[in-house]
Amino acid sequence: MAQRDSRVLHDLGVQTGTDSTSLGADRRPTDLRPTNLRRILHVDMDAFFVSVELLDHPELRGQPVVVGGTGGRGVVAAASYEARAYGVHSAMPTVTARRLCPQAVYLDGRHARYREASRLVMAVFERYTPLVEPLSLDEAFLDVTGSIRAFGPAQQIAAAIRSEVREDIGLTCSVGIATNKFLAKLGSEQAKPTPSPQGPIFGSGIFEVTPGRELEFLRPLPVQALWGVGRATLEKLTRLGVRTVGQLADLPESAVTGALGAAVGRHLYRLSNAIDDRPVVIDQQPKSVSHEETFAVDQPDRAELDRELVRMADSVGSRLRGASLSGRTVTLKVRFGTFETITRSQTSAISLDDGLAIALVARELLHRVDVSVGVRLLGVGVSNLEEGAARQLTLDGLDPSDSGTKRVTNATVDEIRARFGASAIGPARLATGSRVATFEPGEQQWGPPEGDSK
DNA sequence: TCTGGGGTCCTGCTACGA
DNA sequence: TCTGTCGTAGCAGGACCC
Repeated sequence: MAQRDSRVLHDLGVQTGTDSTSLGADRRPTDLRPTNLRRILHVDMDAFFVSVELLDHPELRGQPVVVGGTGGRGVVAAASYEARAYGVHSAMPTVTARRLCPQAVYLDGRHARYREASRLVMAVFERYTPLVEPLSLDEAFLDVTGSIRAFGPAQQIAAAIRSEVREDIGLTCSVGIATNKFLAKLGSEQAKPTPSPQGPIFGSGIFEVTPGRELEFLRPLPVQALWGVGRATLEKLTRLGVRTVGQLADLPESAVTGALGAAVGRHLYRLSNAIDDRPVVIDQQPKSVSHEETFAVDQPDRAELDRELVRMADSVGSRLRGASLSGRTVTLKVRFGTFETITRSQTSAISLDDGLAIALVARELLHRVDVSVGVRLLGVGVSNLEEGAARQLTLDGLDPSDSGTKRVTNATVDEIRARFGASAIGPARLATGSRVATFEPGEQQWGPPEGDSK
């Protein structure tokens, strides 16, 4: 319903992205409307992981295809529009997906391949503006305000990007256009193809939230359309009698912050009034780096958990060094068989980027946890990041005078991995037979693999 | 339904120093 | 020396996103 209403609004007249001022007739007395005239695009790839797989496996076109964890504890990362017609969607447990759509082809994800495709797509975006903010592998915000003089109105830029992505890479995408990021993102959702058993039914692929008509577009939408309204927040809002964005916008801000807390309440109140002045930010530095894995079978054995911890810490250290980062806070994450999840963290005076040093801290944290009930998931993360390599290593078990040697060793390990793959070398304590029991980046992304009894 | 992995941000609590 | 207050940092958990 909301979608149909907004499409009608869209048909009322698309205004091209010029610098005209058009905030007119329905400006509210409180004047909470955005007054800037930025032209922001949100570009969202259609069923990205599946579409990349279809590039490499054209024989699967037209079939329901699901990418994700294929094991008993895996989840769906992406589903083709043919599979979506059966109710399959991302984040759904794979066992549920198999029940809904047993005839689908189920594929393990290949994260490295998707990263490569993503790099090509982002390169297309950068032909039109340097202001590209990737949100994930398959979507990005583009600020094209300054590109209009060179490339024409925002709609024209959106159409050109869609066309180039399709012709150069073979993928399709949907584009939302608006005066801010939040509305552009809602716009791209409106532009998405419709699932059907015969495949995606494509529309124009571009949807503009017309400047000056943001509130008309926004107010009828269900409140969960707002960025930041998930299950818990939706429950609180439902208790307040709020079902639509308009109903939320009509509440006093104090009532919203009272119910949801200061930060979340203010954020949602502003969004419900179409206010979002966040800029498009390029080159965002990560704030944490982590690695976590769910075991195919709950693991109660502390020695085995220690080994897994070393492997994961090694991965985190390697990624930190690859990004020229190091961090002071090590966080251990443990999910028990009961699904209860705890975290334990420790902040040290020095920054770490070495897998073994990270593992030592994580292991100390793990030894304070009772694992006898069985561990379903184990994770290691490093936060409090700073640029540059760790200055020194002074943890128990490591000789601080030897930090220079350690750095050289890490550099050598990183170089070998860059040339021969992540599994070519790893901590000696993980060696099993002729191959080190580690993993390629991106493997095991959506749950333990089929038949893994680890 | 039976729940992955990698993130960010917020909140509440506690400890600690000024 | 004790008590109260304030700001800050650390920690743990939760919610949310893709």
